[in-house]
Amino acid sequence: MRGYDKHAFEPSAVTVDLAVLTICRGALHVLLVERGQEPYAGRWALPGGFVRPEESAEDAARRELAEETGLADVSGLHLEQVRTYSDPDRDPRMRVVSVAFAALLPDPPQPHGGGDAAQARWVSYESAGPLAFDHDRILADAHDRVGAKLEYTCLATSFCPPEFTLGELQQVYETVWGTALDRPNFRRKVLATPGFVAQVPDAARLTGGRGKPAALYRAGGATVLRPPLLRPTTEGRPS
Amino acid sequence: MRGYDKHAFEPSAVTVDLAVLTICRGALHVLLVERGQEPYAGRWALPGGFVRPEESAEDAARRELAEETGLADVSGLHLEQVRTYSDPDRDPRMRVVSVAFAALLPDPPQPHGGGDAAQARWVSYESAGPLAFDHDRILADAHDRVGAKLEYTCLATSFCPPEFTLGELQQVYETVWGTALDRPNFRRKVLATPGFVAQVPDAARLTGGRGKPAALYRAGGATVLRPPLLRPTTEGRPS
DNA sequence: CCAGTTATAGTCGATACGACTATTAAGGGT
DNA sequence: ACCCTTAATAGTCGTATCGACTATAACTGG
Repeated sequence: MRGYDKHAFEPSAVTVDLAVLTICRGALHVLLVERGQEPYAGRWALPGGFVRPEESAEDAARRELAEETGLADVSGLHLEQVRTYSDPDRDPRMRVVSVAFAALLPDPPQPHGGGDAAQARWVSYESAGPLAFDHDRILADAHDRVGAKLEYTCLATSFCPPEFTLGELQQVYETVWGTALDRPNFRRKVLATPGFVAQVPDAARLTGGRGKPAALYRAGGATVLRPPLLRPTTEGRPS
Repeated sequence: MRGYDKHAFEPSAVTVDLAVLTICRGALHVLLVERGQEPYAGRWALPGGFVRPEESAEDAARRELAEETGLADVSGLHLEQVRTYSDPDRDPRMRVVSVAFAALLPDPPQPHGGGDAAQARWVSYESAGPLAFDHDRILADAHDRVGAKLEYTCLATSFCPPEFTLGELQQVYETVWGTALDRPNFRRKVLATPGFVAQVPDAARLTGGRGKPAALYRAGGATVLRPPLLRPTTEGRPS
């Protein structure tokens, strides 16, 4: 911050990259765009774009999110700043510093074309093959971060529509973590945490599934999960 | 990432800001530098500087850390990327995007002058008054991040010298969290976590304190703390 | 009406954790 | 030397939580 007058500096391009995550038929999906130009022409990449002079990185991320998903209102969606990638060689053309965000969507909108000409598609997380630039790493970091925050925050409700069943909430955990959870224990833990969820007064979803109708819940006011909801011990250490 | 040819972009200055934290006589301290020029002349600020064309933000942070602390070898120190601050108005002079890092030091070196002319000083975290720019927020975010990572990682050993007692380790937790911990329980938890610490074969520190000499430990190989070591429930939700 | 399916209720043992008490091994002062 | 203080270490006990599991309820589709 010091030394503006003493040291020359090389201005950089600043971009945002988005890992837009959603749960589609029981599998974690990420929104990708196909690159039309070199470098990495034909390869898939995370959506993103330049930060404009009058906006913050968060502003830019929300704008890009709206453009890419075609959603009219993205103001309620959760945007999580993951980290910033600044390797000098991460873009072969020029110096590009990129602030990465993870966005969580309740239900996947149309695989929208987006503001630009390139096509956009939902791809399952596992089959999100080698991406352009360092986007494999960014996507992995975003996934790690979201998985970790599920443990000790109420973030999971961001993947759910305004009203949801505990089964849907559990599926968020199972899908992101890639592990099965015991249903009664999950239920007990969620309900025992004050402010995690609040039951919708009346209504229970009836027609949809073919089992006993489940009660509907809304997100409660709490943001942190204390004590946390730890994923089953798989001996591996995350990140 | 798309549209290099279509959209103009305004290049930004990219800097790093460092929250260099250490524990000094039982209190958390942060390294600050006094600004000599406008804006915020005479105010204290976090050390930092521009990211050079050939280095990443991590490289720049480590270089600045060495310059400001005067330490010869900063390669073993823990550097934690906190987040990136990109509000267009955060620097009145120009557009500056700053990547913030937290650095953890075992023992505070001399309040070194640093590479630049401005003076540097260790200031206790509480009395780190209103800082320049958005550095109050950056410092608070760094503190939050470190406090949170103490809960579920073995990060605390980064505040300790290569060999330390469990009392010193406990003081790290107490100082960063600002809460007292029960000593036997802390000890039990740390020793029960495989790989958190490893006892030094012989030697017990004798001369120093005026109690029973404590056994010496080194950092173990583990990086995560499962299950986590939660801070006492104070009913308030962090961050 | 029966089989399959899903939600919900409840039990039981192992473990982790908070709050304590007790013992051990030093140093300082008189 | 002796006792008091200080700090490290050992151990106890009750409670809360968690994983694993069984049981029941409510619906759908043949």
